[in-house]
Amino acid sequence: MGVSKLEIYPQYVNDIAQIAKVFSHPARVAIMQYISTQESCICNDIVEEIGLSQSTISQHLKVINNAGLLKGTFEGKSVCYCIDIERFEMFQKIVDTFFNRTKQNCC
Amino acid sequence: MGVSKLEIYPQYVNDIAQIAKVFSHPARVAIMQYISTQESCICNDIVEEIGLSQSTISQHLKVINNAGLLKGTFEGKSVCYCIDIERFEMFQKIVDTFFNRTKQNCC
DNA sequence: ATTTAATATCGTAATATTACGATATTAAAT
DNA sequence: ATTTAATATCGTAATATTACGATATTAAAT
Repeated sequence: MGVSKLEIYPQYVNDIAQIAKVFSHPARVAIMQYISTQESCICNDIVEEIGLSQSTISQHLKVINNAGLLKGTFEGKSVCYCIDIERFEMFQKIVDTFFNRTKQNCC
Repeated sequence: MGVSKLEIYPQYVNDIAQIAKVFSHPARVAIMQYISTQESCICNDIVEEIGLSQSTISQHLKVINNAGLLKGTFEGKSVCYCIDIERFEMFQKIVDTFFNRTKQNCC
């Protein structure tokens, strides 16, 4: 069918899958990485840095943003994107807990 | 186009995306989780546990296996799957390093 | 008010993913 | 040798993702 059956999994399993999905495309990994190296970040810089079209970058930024990982402020004509560190750390903790729990139980 | 342009990213960026992809589907998260709770694991149990068809589970197991996360031994008619803990810990380390590096640099 | 630059959105084509039933394969049990 | 049970693979339909060009939107600069 092509649709994931989300309703058959416990919440925390879906949470982990959703977090992983954000980082499952190299463009999004690269964007996160790049934003983190900037004082503050302007989308146009990202386009040049990554090498995809402006509209594609904008789409990827939307996915990252929808996951709650960005804080954007408008500075003049351009948007300054920043990583929402608290949210990012929350993701790290959830992922790390999953790894540790799985490791621990394992045969 | 629909194809990710893998050649424009550094290796480690593609690595992280590929690791994340394994966990980007809840079925695969649930399978890893479930395998970890068993002494050793038989696919048929997984089918009953997760609630997808046998062929779908088999497909997801293949994805997990292709990532190098499983060690399988044949026990009679059934396959006993085990998590390759060393590989799993390697993934954990790579992911954790990404989180930490990104956090550290950030504005 | 008009222009300009940055970013978002729309429409669309190409490809990937998910799911399942049907069938193939495999090895033990009879 | 045949049956049985477990798992893998094939074929296919439905949907999601990726990418891009064209266009819309927005706010500052003129």
